[in-house]
Amino acid sequence: MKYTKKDRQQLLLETLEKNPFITDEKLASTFNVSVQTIRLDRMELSIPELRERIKSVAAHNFVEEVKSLPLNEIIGEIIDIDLDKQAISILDITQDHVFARNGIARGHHLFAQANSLAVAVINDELALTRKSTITFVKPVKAGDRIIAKAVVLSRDTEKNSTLIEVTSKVENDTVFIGQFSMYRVTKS
Amino acid sequence: MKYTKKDRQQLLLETLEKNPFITDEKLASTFNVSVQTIRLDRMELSIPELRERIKSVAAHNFVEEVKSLPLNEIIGEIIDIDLDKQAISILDITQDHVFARNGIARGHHLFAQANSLAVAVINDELALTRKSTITFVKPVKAGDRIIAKAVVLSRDTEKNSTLIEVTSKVENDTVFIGQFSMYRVTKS
DNA sequence: CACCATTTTAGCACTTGGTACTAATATCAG
DNA sequence: CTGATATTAGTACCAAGTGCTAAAATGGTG
Repeated sequence: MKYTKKDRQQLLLETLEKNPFITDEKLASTFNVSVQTIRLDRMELSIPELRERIKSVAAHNFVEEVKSLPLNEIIGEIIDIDLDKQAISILDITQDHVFARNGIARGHHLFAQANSLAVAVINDELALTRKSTITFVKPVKAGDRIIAKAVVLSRDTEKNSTLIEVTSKVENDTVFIGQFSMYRVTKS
Repeated sequence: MKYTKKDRQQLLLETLEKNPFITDEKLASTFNVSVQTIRLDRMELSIPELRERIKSVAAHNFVEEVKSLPLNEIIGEIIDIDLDKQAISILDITQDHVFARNGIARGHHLFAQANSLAVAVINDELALTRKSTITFVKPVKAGDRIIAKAVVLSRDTEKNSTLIEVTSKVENDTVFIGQFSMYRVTKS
């Protein structure tokens, strides 16, 4: 049974969305039309040819890969830092950060931003988290911009330990509070 | 100036490693040799042609993308779960998880695994982390396999609160302990 | 039913970025 | 100088297209 032009084109879009690695020939046989029809459809929908589709997937993710390495080091973007005193970072919450079920950001992203910031504010070669106490004050949703502020509370030189408090806010509402006890190997 | 065969092939590998999107023709002109030489080189080094290279990047990243959505939901692989009682998950630490400087895993990955597990063990629609206390007992390195075990300690039905302790080990050495106070909307 | 528009199919020349293969040159080392 | 290694050239062919022309099928409307 053949679809109408409209239905077929809709299906074509969905099919290629799911799997861009299909030749016109295979598409033609799955929709029971000629290759030329598929090509007309692609033109009307301005869908590029197989090779271009593959290339764009590859290029897109190649960029992502490059981008994810620096991101791996610090979660969130640091906008202000005064070493050993305080630091501020921003993290924009997207659909990727939230639970599908309820749209609320997963806790570990807030933790990651705060922990990254706690590490960054320490002016040292080596900084590791020793202990932390975390409170998730209020749920964060996709679209929210979290501003995290880390403040160095105290420093115990003998124990190589630094106490940092990170407070994260969304539009002046506190959403997260964390105390981090950081270990450091001080050279200074 | 022309390179020796060996040098050229080495450079070829590095060049394509950095950017797989180059045709033989461009390679030939950048190395000042003929296209045929490039093709011989590719054969000797068993480097596939441009389109295959692109395809493999695309395929790889397409899979990653698909994989990262479920992964986004749970960090680590759950290998055993007894709802509202206990659960176990595994996370293999790779180079991507560690600080470049010292090779030690960033704390938020351990937190993410533990927190994911705490969420998963709760047999409910909605589970959010309210508070947590975290201790990083011992540094974890690339290549380590973290086995996290979550145990439900207590449950306060009136407060919609559940207390969970997660202990993560690498080869029987405890590396991480976390207490999570979880919020839940119980229907049962 | 006839007619016209839309849709679908067919066919051919041409393009890119190759493979596979053969054959002719360079280049260099002993 | 000679033989081996390296490089270049050239041809036929392939996949997955584009671009174009033209024919056939289908559909709705008066």
